Amino acid sequence: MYEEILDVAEQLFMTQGYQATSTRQITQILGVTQPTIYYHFKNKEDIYYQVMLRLSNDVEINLKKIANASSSTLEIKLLEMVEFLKAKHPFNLFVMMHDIQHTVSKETSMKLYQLFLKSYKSPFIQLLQENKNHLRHSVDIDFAVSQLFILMAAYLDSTDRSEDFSKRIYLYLHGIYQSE
Amino acid sequence: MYEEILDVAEQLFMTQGYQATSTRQITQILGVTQPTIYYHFKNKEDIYYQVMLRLSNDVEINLKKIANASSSTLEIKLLEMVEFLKAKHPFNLFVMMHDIQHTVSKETSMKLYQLFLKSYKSPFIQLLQENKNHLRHSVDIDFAVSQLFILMAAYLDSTDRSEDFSKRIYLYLHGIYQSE
DNA sequence: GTCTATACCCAGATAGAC
DNA sequence: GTCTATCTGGGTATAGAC
Repeated sequence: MYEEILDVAEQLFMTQGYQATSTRQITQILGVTQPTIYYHFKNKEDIYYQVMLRLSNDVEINLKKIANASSSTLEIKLLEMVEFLKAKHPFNLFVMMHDIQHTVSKETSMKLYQLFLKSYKSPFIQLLQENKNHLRHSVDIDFAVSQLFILMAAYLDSTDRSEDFSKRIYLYLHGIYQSE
Repeated sequence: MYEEILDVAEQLFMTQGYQATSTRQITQILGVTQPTIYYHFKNKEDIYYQVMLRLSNDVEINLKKIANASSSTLEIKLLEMVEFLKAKHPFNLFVMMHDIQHTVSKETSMKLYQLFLKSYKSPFIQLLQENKNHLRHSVDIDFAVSQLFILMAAYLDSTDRSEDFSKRIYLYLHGIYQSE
């Protein structure tokens, strides 16, 4: 049951966010009663943390695999990495971060942020570092990656499923100004 | 009391978002009981809509004033417009939009979106249109403005007050790629 | 206009039977 | 391990006294 709860919880957290997912909803899908949760987990926050722990491992491995693939341009790799995240997190990342910062305890919040840095952000930083020669000299890579995450967070929002992120990446890479 | 409720509600909605603000909290600050709300407003959604109506008027006027000021570069105007919005909406815009799309009725949601287009987005579109000669020819202005709003939404988040948005604007204008 | 009282619903969590 | 029953507390909203 422990694993089943994590499976269902992951699915719900990743589509609805933390706050919008109730323990009753999780157990209802599994056909058990709500207090069952509390035999296996300390509380709702505990479930969330265990879900994120499982997920981030998977995310880190796959992002690095894409980033290290040869025979592909920076632009295409970025696109593939974003599409992978969209499959794993088909909802608004900002809502998730807001949820996290305002509803879970400070300790959990900090541990989740460390997970994020290691599994989500660092593969992108590594990728840009390896393509430094294609970038403007003045570009701060860490800052540039944070900007990419901002754009992604909006893309991952389930509300505009149809949108093609390649246009956003292109604008991100080239800006709007006349280069000259 | 009608106006007092709107004043307090605006303050709370703009800092906490719609869902996180309760009718109890609004009336508590005013020193009246919670049902008082329902003499003046149909429901919570009604308050929100009236707040947005007042706000958007003010926003539209001020954004256009900045955009039409002479003797200033595009970059500086953008920065000033964003700073103005930050003063009015000192919280995460994405959370607001998510709240709106998932908690208010479809009709209110649509009316609020029309308000957003007219008062928030169109001043930026107008500004870019007037500076078309400085932009790459292939840039889709409407798309570019939506990208700017995504970046802004993150900036407006109260969590990173310290961040300087001028660096984000610069990256937005010039991209990360070597122009070469 | 504002109050008290209350209805209803939905959370997360605990006690104790089985 | 899972159940029933229940506690606590939050929310929006309504009825009816004053």
